[in-house]
Amino acid sequence: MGEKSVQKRKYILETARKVFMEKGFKRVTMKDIVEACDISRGGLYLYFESTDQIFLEVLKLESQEADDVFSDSIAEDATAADILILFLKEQKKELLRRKDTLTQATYEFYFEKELSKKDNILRRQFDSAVKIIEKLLEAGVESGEFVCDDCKEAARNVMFVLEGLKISAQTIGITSEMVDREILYILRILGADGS
Amino acid sequence: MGEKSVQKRKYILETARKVFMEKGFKRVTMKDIVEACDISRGGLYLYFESTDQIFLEVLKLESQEADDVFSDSIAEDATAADILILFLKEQKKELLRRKDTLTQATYEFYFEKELSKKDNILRRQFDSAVKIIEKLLEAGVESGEFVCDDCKEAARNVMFVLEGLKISAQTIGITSEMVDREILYILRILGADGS
Amino acid sequence: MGEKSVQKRKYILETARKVFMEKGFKRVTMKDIVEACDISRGGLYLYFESTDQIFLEVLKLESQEADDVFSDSIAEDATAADILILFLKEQKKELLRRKDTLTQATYEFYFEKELSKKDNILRRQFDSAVKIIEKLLEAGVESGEFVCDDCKEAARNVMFVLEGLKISAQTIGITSEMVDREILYILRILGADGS
Amino acid sequence: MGEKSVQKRKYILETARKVFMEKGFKRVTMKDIVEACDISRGGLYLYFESTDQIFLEVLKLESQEADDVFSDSIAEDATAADILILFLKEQKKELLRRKDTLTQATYEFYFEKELSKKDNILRRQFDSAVKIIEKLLEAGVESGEFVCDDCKEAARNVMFVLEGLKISAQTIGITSEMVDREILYILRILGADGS
DNA sequence: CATGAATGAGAGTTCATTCAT
DNA sequence: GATGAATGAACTCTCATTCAT
Repeated sequence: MGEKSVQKRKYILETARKVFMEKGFKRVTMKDIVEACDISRGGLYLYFESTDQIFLEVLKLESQEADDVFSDSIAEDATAADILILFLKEQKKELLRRKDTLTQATYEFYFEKELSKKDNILRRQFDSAVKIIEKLLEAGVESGEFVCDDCKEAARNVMFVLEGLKISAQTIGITSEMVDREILYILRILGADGS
Repeated sequence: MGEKSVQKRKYILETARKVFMEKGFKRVTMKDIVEACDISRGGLYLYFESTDQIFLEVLKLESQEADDVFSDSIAEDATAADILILFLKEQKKELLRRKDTLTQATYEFYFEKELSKKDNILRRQFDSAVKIIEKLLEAGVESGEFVCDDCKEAARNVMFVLEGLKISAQTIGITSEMVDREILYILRILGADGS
Repeated sequence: MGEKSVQKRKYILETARKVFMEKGFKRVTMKDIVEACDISRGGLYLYFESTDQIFLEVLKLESQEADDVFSDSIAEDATAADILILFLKEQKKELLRRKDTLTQATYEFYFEKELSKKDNILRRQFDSAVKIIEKLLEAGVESGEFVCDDCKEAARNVMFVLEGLKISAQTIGITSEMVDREILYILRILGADGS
Repeated sequence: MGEKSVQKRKYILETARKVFMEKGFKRVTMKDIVEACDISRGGLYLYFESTDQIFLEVLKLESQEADDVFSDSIAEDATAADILILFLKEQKKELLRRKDTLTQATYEFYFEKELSKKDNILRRQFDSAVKIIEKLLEAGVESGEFVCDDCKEAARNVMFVLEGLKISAQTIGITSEMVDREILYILRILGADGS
């Protein structure tokens, strides 16, 4: 595949991403993507063979960029609590964006895949997030910012709360205040007051 | 609609329920339900006009029964902690059933509805669950079983953790041990040890 | 068929007549009639076996009543010109009612029947109208009100103009003034000034 | 849409035209047209989205061709009376073809459209025909071939008679002689003898 | 007589996917 | 590589008609 094809591939993925954000996963058809990209029906098939494949690649790009963004925005002299709070604030922002997010599409996508295929991305993201939070908590414990018996367990709990908020944002609706309350609750448990 | 059709209505809903459990919401067509029920195409339309309507009614039945089951299984002399633990165990059982559950279908269903229409069932269930847990915690605080500053907040947190577990069970997969760990974590925070 | 059945038959025909006036012929289904009559599906089939049959019977009733109405409204001392003008005015009224008329339904009905079956009603009505107008013209000639070489031919022409107006009212739309102009034109040709 | 599809579009319209001539408008389904054209179900939808649209386009083609045919067949040295008679003969030919005509379909089509949308084609055709006849009559008056007080009114009357004949041909049936009689009557009124 | 549940044929419509150009 | 016309399967929905009660 030449230079040109790589570019077109990327263009398609970026356009498809917007479509998935708008309509979720299931409702998106090859036709939708073809139309959004303004390319020919057959043309799309030269690059991808199904919405499944396209979505997976979109997700891959997404997770790469997510890592970058996160590490970029950490100040040099940030404390563990600072970083955790920053992370939670980021999550909150994403939660509340609701429709401008791949969240829904991602859930829909993994709903219909067998678990065997699931550990690919979503699970890896979850696990790596747990690990990062765990390190953060341990660092915080050392510096006296946090208190926790079992930091791994606490980290997992944080992630489940976030997952709970995320899905709730898509299904029952959630306000900024509700997220704030949860964040404060988490921080209080960890012995930090979130100020 | 006479006696007979009430029965058939119920039969259709029960059969459709199984279909939704198997395939989620989006992938289910009227044709699927027709075939599962072994009735005629037009016959189904005599009772329901869309998968939306059918699903909503399935959900209604479901939530009624859920209430019944829960209140049935509470022992006369149960303490607050007993009841909470029972509740969490129930949730765990449901979580781990994964595919034999309406969870996925419910999420899919509410994904495509506007939030305005969402407070109907899912939100109501969430809120009422929060209230019940809150009462439980307050009772537990009084009896010395639990400790919590703000029981309402703690109750909400419990629900979000459960939601997080529920969605994770559908997407990244979850083991019995993972659920147990979360339950223990919750109980520890509440000052109970879950033994 | 007992007393009761005759009454119900009539009720169905009267109700169906309204339906045909509203929707024409082709768009009317047995279901429409069943619903308009508020009777059971099977019930309708006890009396009629198709919309065709129902419409034909509606038409029969209609043509009987039409005759009655016309002869009723003729004054004792009316001249030929008076009667012709009265007739044309009646036709005008009906033309302009447009949707509240069986005209459209009748056309639609006869469109799909073979000509062999057509001389039943519509043709008979046309012919008898021609004859009546012919007699009228002949009487008018005798009394010096009208002038015509061939009264039969003139009568036919009047009827075709009326048919032309009738169909135009249904298709391209027609105003009261347009009808008036045609009526005046006809009367002028017949040597009457329509005053 | 390239060169090729223009051809196919035309092919579909021509085939559909035959179908409409045979079955009228209402009874024609997309399936009928698909089968007549021997193309795939989806294929038709590539070009047209409804029988309504197809019919309207058939009608457009038809009216274009009608204009051509008429102007083609006028001799260089034809008098006003010659042309009018030619026009009436053309109309007669079409009248008597009855089933091989779009007349019925056209009526059916406009029956179910609102008047607002009707002035599109049918009304325009009517009006322009009136104008042409009017010019013809005025030319004929000047050359001494015709006599008429109000040529516009006379032209309108001619058109309504023709409409009357047209609809009668479809509903009660009409013979060649009947049309001839009406043509002669019209010409006599206009002071020409139609020889 | 009357009911209305049930059937199944058939119309409309949309898309994934292929393939000649 | 790229196009977009074409196909056909799959779905939704509506009714005429029947038939057990």
